[in-house]
Amino acid sequence: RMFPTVRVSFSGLKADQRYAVLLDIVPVDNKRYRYAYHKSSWLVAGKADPPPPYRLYPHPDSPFTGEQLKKQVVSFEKVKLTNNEMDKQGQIVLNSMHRYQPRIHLVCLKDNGSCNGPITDLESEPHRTYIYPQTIFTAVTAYQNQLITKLKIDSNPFAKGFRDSSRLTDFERCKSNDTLSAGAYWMHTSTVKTSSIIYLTNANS
Amino acid sequence: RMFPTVRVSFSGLKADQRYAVLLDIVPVDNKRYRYAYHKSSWLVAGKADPPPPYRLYPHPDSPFTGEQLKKQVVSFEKVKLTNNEMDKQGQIVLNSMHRYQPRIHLVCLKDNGSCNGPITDLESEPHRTYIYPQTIFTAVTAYQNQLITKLKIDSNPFAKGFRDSSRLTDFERCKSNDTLSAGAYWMHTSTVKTSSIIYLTNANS
DNA sequence: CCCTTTTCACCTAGGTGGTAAGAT
DNA sequence: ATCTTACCACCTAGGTGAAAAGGG
Repeated sequence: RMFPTVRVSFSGLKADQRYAVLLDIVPVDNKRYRYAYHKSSWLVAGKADPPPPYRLYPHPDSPFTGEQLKKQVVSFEKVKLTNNEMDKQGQIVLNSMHRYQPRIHLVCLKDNGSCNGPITDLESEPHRTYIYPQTIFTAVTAYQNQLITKLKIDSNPFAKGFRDSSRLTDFERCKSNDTLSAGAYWMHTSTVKTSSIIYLTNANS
Repeated sequence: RMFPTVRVSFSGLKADQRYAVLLDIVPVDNKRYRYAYHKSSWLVAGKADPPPPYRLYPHPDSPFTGEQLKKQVVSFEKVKLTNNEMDKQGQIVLNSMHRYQPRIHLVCLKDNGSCNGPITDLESEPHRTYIYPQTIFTAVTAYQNQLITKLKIDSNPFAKGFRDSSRLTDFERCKSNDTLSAGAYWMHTSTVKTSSIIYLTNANS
């Protein structure tokens, strides 16, 4: 699961219009990275590996009315990441050790009628795309940064079992430092979890 | 949750047509029932209580293509029942001690385009309704029949904690008796579980 | 040496009927 | 006497990072 969760709120929409909200993740550059332990920093390690299949993730509660989007925050807490190119569960497939930018798409749906259909090609729909550079992260299969691990243990309810008071102190110290911009993703066999901090942001139409 | 689960398969559909599959539950008669313990049987106990709000439950994977419906069984394992008229979670609301008939609706969707919309009024859509009288049941808040309890304990994975070998013997004995037609539903605070046996059935278009 | 996969204990979240207490 | 509710122990299902094992 992607964590911290991508959360977006909207304003300035038409109340009766129906909208789809989608998330995708695109490469930031054409590079592969490696982690230099002795320097505690990321280094470029050559050209990017061949890109895995592209997946566009519609929010499970989509479509929304403009009315709904005014009131509620759209939270992508259930989106899952994987490094398994053969994934058949609709997870977003990424290359480990590459940098990524999540994007949010707001699509204006045509009819208020009763017909349905998944959105496969964004470019053929009237839409707007919102990008928040502070959500850029590096995909990994094991955390390279103890502060990331601490952040996730202390803020993800499923990791409660690993919390302890010594850790909490360290985390509280780093929490006020704002960004932890060296984000990282852990790719489990077929799961991945995010770890750059993602703020609640506004997308004015 | 409704258990045993309503499961339907379809044949004879147009592969490219898109369909919605929905479930609702309607009263069988205008009566209220009571259970006479000393007779171990149901008696009419007057006119039906005022009906609670009507709810139409779309299958969560709906809409389907005709193609999909040919291949897979449509299973309503997640539908929930309640006796709470104020329910806000979209559960189907029933009166306890009344008899009910589940129904399956197959709606032909108009466009293959990309617009969306929940079906609120069945009668305004081209559809067919399928009814299986063997799925009629009585809604209850506590089981009146030990065979029903045993059936559910032995066949619902969540009740595994109540299984024991003495019960198993009794259940195996009754299992071959086919129908247990005196179905019953247990209404928990905001949950309900079914208990008439529902067979996998075919709805030829 | 660096990265990935597997397995594990420990959690969250929520579906079971039993049981006792409450309501009519 | 009959039905309903609240709470409980016991399950399923699956999300956590740690640690060890595997791979190039």
